[in-house]
Amino acid sequence: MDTHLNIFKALSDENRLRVLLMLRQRPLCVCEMHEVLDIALSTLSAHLKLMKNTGLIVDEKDGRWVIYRLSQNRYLHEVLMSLEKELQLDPTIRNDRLVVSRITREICATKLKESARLK
Amino acid sequence: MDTHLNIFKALSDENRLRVLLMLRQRPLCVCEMHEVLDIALSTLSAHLKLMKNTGLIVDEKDGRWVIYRLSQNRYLHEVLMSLEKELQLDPTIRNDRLVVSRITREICATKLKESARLK
DNA sequence: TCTATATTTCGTATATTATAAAAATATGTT
DNA sequence: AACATATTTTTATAATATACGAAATATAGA
Repeated sequence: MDTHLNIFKALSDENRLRVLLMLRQRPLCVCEMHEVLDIALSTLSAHLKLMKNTGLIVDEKDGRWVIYRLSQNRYLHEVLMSLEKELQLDPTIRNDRLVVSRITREICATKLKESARLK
Repeated sequence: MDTHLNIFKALSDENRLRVLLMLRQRPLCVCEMHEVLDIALSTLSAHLKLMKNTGLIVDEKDGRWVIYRLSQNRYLHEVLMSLEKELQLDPTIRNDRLVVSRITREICATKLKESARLK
């Protein structure tokens, strides 16, 4: 039962839910997800750590980037699929999809660099 | 999106998840649910209040008893149905089902009375 | 009205989780 | 090696969740 509880716990936070739905589109690096969500990098990292620890997502290094993807969990995929159908008209989710389809790691990295320079 | 977040929040606590699956069997009064779950009545009442406030369950008075049932929410029912299939082998859930099929309000009321007498 | 009983509310203790700023780590580049 | 950059960890603080017992409330029946 714990696995299922963890899936629901992950889905009961808006930012984590958005991350999981984004990852259904394609694997993403941290800076891409940061570009979409309006939270601090450290906060995002904590969310990712939580979901990684409970086995919902996996990560893989690619140079300086860390790429996250959904782990292969039948029930998780089932829930996300029906949830995506449910939320297909939700403005936030729709916009997330659009942004994800447009951004690249390189663009996000550049933006991060610029915002760091402003400090 | 909030409705969906609330459903997942409710399902991310073991006791609430058990309550929701029990209510799929039939409407139950508080003392019946208390007989199944191993938590204090006041704790159970708080869980019920939370789920009532977020519109997942509804209550109705019948004399001294308060009867709770699932509210009519298509997505909630959809999730619970697939979840029940997932957890059909889970020992806790199986036992809950068995207990619910055997108890009655009257029996639970008697037990409550007895345990109160012991204090 | 008095009593018994089913449930809720209140007060409180404890534990978990969330957030972000700052520091640390790891990797790529020059 | 020295520097830049992508991410994580640490640290500190605030917020939320869960639990229980005791007291309060509401209803039924004598």
